[in-house]
Amino acid sequence: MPVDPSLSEMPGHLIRRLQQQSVGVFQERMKEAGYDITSVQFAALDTLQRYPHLDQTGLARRIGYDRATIGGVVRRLLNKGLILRTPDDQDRRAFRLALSADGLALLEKLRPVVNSLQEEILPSLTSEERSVLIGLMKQALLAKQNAE
Amino acid sequence: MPVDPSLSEMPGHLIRRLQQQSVGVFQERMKEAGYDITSVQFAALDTLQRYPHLDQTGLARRIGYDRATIGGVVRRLLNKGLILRTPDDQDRRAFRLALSADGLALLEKLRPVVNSLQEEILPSLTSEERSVLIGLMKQALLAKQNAE
DNA sequence: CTTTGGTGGTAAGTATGCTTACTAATTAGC
DNA sequence: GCTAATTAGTAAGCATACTTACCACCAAAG
Repeated sequence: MPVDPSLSEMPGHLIRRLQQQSVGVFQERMKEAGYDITSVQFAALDTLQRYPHLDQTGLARRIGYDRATIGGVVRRLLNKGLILRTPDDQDRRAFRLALSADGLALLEKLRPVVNSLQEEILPSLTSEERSVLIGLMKQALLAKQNAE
Repeated sequence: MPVDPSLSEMPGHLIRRLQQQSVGVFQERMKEAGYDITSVQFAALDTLQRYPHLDQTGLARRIGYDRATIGGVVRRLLNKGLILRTPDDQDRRAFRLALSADGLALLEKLRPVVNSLQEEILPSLTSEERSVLIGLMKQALLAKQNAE
C-alpha cells in the first residue's frame, strides 16, 4: 500500500521520510546503549575532535548548521560537560571550542555504536545499493557546495 | 574539499544535509513565487485533496508525521483559512479535515511550482541517476513501513 | 583615525518532529 | 452491560533548523 502516488515520487518527500527514519534509528540505538546524545550532537563532537580549533561559526559551517542553531547545540553540550568553550585570544567576539575529557571519552564509546547503526538506517539495501545511494547523495550535495 | 571524511560517508549525515537543502530549495522557490507555505503544509494540502475524509491521525499516518506534530500543522492551515475542520458524526473524539475553497485554489497554483522545483532538489544528477536515487530511497523506506 | 562593511554570537519568532502524559470517547472482552 | 484496553486530540517539554535583528568587535578604506 503506497502512501500517496504523487508525493511518494517526490525526492523532497522521500528525503524527509528518510531523515525521520534515520534520526529514529539513531535515537533508538543510543537509548538502548544508555547514551543521551542526538545525531546532531554526535556530529558536533566528532567534528570538534578532528578540528579542535574551531569556533562556533566554523563548527556550524563544517557540519552544515546555521550559526543560530549551533548556539543551542553548543549550550546543551556545555551543560552536559562534554565540551569546553574559551574566549579567543585574537578575536574577542569568538569562542574556541574543544572536547572535554568527558567528551572525548564519551565520543570513543559512541563511535562503535554509531558505526554499527549506519547500516540499519538503510535496511533492505545490499551493500552495493547502499554504496550507490551514498554516492548519489554525495554528488547531489557536492554540487550545492560548489555553487556557493 | 569534502566536509569531514568520516561524517560524509555516513548515510545519516548525508540524509540530513539533503533534507536541509531540499527544504531550502522549497522555501526559496515558494518565497519567490509569493507563497507562504512550507513543504510540510503542501504535503498536507495535497493529501487532503486526495483523501478528503481523513481525520488528523489519518492524515498524520498517511504523510508520516507524528500525531502530535500534525496538530500544529493543522492549526496553522486553519489560521490561514486553507482547510476546514468539522467534528466527525460517528466519533466525537475525531475531526474530519477538508480543503477550503481557498485551499483548493491555492493548491492548484502551487502544484506547478512544486513540480518544477523537484528537479532542483537533486541538481547535477542526470534523470537516470535521479530515478535510481528515488528508487533506492523508496526501497529503504518500504522496508521500514513493512516492518511495522 | 574614523567610517564603513563584514563577522561572531545571541535573541526572538516560527515551524518541524519527537516523547510522555493527559482527557475524552470508543471498542473489545468477559 | 461493565470494565479494560485503544484511540483521537491536546499539552508540555526538548531538540533541531530557519530568518531577522541586534550588539560587539574586527578589518579595510579613505
